[in-house]
Amino acid sequence: MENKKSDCDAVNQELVEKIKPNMPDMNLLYELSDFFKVMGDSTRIQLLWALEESEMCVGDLAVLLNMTKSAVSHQLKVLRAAKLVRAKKSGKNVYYALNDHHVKTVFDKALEHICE
Amino acid sequence: MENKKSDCDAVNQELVEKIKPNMPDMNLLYELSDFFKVMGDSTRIQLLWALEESEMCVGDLAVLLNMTKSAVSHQLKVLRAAKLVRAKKSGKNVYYALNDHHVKTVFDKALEHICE
DNA sequence: ATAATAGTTGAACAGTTATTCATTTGTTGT
DNA sequence: ACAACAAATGAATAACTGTTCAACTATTAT
Repeated sequence: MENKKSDCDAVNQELVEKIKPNMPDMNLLYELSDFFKVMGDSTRIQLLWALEESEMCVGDLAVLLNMTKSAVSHQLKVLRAAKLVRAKKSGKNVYYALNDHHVKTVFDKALEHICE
Repeated sequence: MENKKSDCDAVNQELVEKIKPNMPDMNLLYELSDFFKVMGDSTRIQLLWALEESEMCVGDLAVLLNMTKSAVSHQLKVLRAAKLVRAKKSGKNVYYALNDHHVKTVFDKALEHICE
């Protein structure tokens, strides 16, 4: 039996019971919200947008976004953990590229909400 | 002249200068990241998912998600501020409904990334 | 070898955020 | 008018997050 945290009874118990089994697995919801958490930062959005134009090394991204290399590197690490970008070392430089063609379509759909 | 925060020079100056004018307005990027910030919480994702099934009052949402009415109400306020849901008072109850048909498509595109 | 450069990393700090708790508002039924 | 209930709210707390700073690794050039 699951422990009750709710502090009230259902008004429309029948509806609640009907919907309950349709709710997706909690793990999927966590994955979804984690994905959006990664997108929910303007620096990371900038990085993704820039990398949509062209793959680039950390220093160039730092100049483009007017940030320190360190700050950029930290955020690229987050994007890498989310498998949204991939890194490729070339000499002293590390080139980052988009790893997921779905990002652009997610942007587009989000913009439809914003620009309505 | 914009103040420089970056702590290095561009490796590929030409590329940076080519991409710079293609970067979208900062205000748009903030709107985008704010939108994703709202989606980046598992409670709010649950609420949106539930409301996709049916409009519901606060108490029923609390029972369905096993949370307190207060916690649900706080998060609904965030969703309302983001214009993702709308509220309709009916007697003692307040019924919430999705306000944006784009949410589902954003979910779907995000799931394509997650489930690849 | 040494110096210079590109990038990464960890700790620290300030700012933000989600839930809890107690209180308040508004509505219905008696 | 009063009790009961639904929902909203504000303050408080704990947990989390992004940037900075300093230190470190790895690669290249002299």
